[in-house]
Amino acid sequence: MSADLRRRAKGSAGVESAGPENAGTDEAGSKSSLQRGLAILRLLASSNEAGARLTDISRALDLTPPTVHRLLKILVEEGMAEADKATKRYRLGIDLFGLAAQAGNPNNLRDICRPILLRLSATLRDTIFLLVRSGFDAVCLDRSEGPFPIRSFTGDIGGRVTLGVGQGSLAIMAFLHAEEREEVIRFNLPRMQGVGIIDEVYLRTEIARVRDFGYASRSTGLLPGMSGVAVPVLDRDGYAVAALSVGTISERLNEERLPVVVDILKRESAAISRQLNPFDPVLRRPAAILGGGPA
Amino acid sequence: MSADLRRRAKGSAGVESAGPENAGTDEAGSKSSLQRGLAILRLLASSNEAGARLTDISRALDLTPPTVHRLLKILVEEGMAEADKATKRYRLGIDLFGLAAQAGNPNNLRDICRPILLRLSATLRDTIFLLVRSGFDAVCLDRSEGPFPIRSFTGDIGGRVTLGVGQGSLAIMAFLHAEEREEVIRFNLPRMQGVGIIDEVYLRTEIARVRDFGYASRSTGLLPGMSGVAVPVLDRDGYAVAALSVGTISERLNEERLPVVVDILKRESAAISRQLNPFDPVLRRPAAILGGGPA
DNA sequence: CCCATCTATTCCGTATATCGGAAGCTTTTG
DNA sequence: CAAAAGCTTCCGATATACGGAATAGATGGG
Repeated sequence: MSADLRRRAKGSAGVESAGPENAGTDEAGSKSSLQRGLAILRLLASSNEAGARLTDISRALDLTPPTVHRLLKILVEEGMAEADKATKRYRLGIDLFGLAAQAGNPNNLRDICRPILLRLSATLRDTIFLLVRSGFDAVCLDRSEGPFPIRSFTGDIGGRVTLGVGQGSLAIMAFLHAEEREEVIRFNLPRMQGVGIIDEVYLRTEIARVRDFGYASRSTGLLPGMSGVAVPVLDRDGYAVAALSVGTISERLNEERLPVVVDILKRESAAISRQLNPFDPVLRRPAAILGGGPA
Repeated sequence: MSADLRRRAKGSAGVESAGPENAGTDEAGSKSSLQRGLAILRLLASSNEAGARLTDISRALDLTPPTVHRLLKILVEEGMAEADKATKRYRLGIDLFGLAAQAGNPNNLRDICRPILLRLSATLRDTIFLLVRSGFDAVCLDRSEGPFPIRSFTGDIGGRVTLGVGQGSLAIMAFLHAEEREEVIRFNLPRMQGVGIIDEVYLRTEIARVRDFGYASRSTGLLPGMSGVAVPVLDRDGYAVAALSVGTISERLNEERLPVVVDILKRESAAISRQLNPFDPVLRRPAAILGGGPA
């Protein structure tokens, strides 16, 4: 259902990657065993919750059963995968979970934003998303469901959207460095076919609008009847590091409520920015006032 | 600070592992490149948020720089690590995040419990933990901070505690299959030195008490002034699949509030159990009532 | 109940992918 | 500006990972 959101873009600009002048090799031949192992993990992640069997993996990744068996053994030993002895099925291991808690969390953004997301979803009674940029995509770092009314079960944590599609990623895009934004537009325009935006002029108009008003809100949602509003979270230099996004049914974002929501979002976004001190990593850590683990 | 909670037990009973009659080999010599790659990921996870440099990793894992370089390159290409070109430091990649969203999530436990955790932390105004068993440890699957008063910053998501230490893991332990519990006790007693429990008799008494009353609450917390209450989350057969745990300052768990908290926890735990249908995986998925991604 | 089929696991020779020394290159430090 | 430390590339030796084949185990059908 939401598996399509999880696909990742090939490149990874702004962070690293082999660079544009790729070595030109591979694209099929000679994978390292590390790559194979990671491929297995990804496959396990995308397979249903019952898990995948050895042969399934073998076939899907075009590896021989002995190879898969050996790799899986290592993954299990390392805690990255779990084998259900009864059903002979493999799932992702809990240790991955521990890894990821630390992952993709520059500036402790997630920790900082968590209480804010909670507050927002409680106040607005809608689902709130925290998105960050990752290459040419936006990634959902966290989300907080509203207390009742509407819940959306897509856009899971870790899910990816093409940067420029959807309000959150649009808000990020609008507040990137100019050159970066150009790069993203160039790369992403072809990827946006079939999701509403095919027109560069339109996209640029939208971006300008978002920059002017400080928020993104377009009624042409990805899904009929659904709408969203999003504001960027800016660093000290005024560039986007993330976006706060509200997803709800269109009726709930009418012209009288919209400005209120935007106002609240902007206030919270500013609060986050204030906690993002790019110069002192130490201060960024929320102080451990009182210890106490899972009691 | 909480890095010690992240260490994992050697074995992984109940799930898999090479079994007790281990091949007897290794334990230092000859690591596969997959293992090395995963070791790097773990190191990145445990290094501070600034990230680790190539040489740091090289030294820490006793690998030559060229090796680390090559592995890191692969990890970056695969999205499991990110290289900050400016500072020459490596961090965990966001893709890991996407993986883990699916990991260690049997029965969608986390999705099911998320709203309940939120409700609990809002109601009780304390921090709520969701713990599951992983081998001889309990792992923190999710947590939800209370709105104000006290927040504990240890016991992070993904953190591990020895099964039997702390109320949450005690609640799980008390409701395991008898043989499994024995195995856990045997394995964990030596590991419990210095965290309060050194006496098998005392531990067994505690477990019996928890079974009788249906909740765990011991004032001898890991940290002075802190206390916790926990109830198990049971499957259809009455065995523990998880625990709900409240961590707070001792004053807030006095004899008049404790029963109230326990009551609420039990109710929510029962609600979770009801959603755990081991026979129909399809029904377990929360239905996507309305779509709508990060808008 | 036994046989046929599919899957998981072990074994082992081969070949390839991995390793690490050495050297070039870049960045930081004094 | 020189020196040191760190990062990256190259390449030959070898350890390691691969996959075919055969075994053991599970599943299902006749």
